[in-house]
Amino acid sequence: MRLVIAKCSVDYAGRLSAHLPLATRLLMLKADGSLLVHSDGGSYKPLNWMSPPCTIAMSEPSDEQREFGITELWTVTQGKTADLLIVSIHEVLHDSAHELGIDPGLQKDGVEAHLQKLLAEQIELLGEGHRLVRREYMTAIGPVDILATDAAGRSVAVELKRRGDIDGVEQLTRYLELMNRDPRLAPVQGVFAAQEIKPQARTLAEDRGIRCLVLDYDAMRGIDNADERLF
Amino acid sequence: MRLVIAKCSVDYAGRLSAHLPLATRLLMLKADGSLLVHSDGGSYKPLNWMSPPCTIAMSEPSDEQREFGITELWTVTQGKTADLLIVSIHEVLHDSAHELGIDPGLQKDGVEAHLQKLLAEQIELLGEGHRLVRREYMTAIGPVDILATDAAGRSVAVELKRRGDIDGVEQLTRYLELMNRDPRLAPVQGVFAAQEIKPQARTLAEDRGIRCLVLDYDAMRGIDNADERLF
DNA sequence: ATGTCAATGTCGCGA
DNA sequence: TCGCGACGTTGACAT
Repeated sequence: MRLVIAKCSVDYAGRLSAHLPLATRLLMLKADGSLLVHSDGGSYKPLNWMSPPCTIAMSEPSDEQREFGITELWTVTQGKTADLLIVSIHEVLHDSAHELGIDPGLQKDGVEAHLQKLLAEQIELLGEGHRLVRREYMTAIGPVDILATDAAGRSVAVELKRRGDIDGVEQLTRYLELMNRDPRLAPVQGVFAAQEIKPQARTLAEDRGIRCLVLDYDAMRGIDNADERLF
Repeated sequence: MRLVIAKCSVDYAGRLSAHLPLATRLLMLKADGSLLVHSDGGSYKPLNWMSPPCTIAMSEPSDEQREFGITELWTVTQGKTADLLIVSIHEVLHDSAHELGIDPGLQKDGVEAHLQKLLAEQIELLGEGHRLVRREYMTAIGPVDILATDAAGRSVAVELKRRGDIDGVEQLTRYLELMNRDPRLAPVQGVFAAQEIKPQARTLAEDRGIRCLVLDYDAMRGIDNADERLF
């Protein structure tokens, strides 16, 4: 990845026409050839960009362009759509390149968030006398979905998944290992909760002393709805 | 804007839960307090982010976290939604800060793009014998919407607007001034084309020898549709 | 590869 | 400020 801070103007011609007047911006060149033009505000969306696959050609400006203060021209083209992005650079204030390597990518879950909310509200599904400590209990290696206490006041760490696979058990195992080293929490009981738990995952979990809990999403949602109707 | 290249893991808890395993990434801190986490590929969307308004707290890791290799902790919170983003930094490979100032912002037009496409296809609307040279003809100060030639082979530069205002005439004037200094193009005739041209803009344009052309968008679209039905 | 649908959507408009 | 619709949408999942 190459990072350039430059005074530049930008023109885009494709599905629409767009122009960025002269200003100082960040130009981010990614390894796949894509280019992002970012300002110092707004949301995560760049002011302008070119998505991969695309190719960037850096060229010298014509005498005329040089007269207008342009020192460098970047022409970004996309083969498929014939989109065109032109960056007219007037002054480079910073330029650095960095080796990042491929990214393992984002792990996310949307239903998990709802399940988590529901289970936090219906915490006794874990067993009688259980009480919620907090959701997203943060540890050094990431947030544990739910931290609770059982009837005897012992810590219970819950890992929630839509589909309970071996990965989830491994994840919970790492959390438990870490949390059991914290004298304020130890001993911590693990609960692997999911709508559906694969046999392999169940075997692994139980072998490690982790309790498995199959959640009925619809029933939980139903109770949730009933509550909403009552209050 | 502060740019940090760092080996880090990232956790997000908000509408959903998400986790980024340890890897080298770009952390972009914008002036408004927002944070973007970018990898070296993919589209313009960051791997993870926190939108403004939000506040970033940098803190020292606990002994336990330090044991896991974490050297720095960034905790990003959003007041309104209680979203939480935690960046666990293991190693900083680059760190630089830059003053960008406020950005004048993007100028774009959706209907203009369609008008441009239609006029390029129906170029004789400019007058008999006119031929298209190209759309988005690039100059040092930005792209001219349409460059064409008249029946005598002379250059014609067209500025397109949905609503023809004085701004558009000024813009075209700048293009014409520049293009008329190019011996390959000069002399260049200007045409100010819009669905609707304000009297003030028409007066200014004609005073400068720029021809005004009112476009019937619906009729042009109708011809376009007819073509589509024929072929 | 293609189509459909949700999104931590974001963004811009108008009431 | 809120509601609504478009987006150079992007991204995930199903066919």
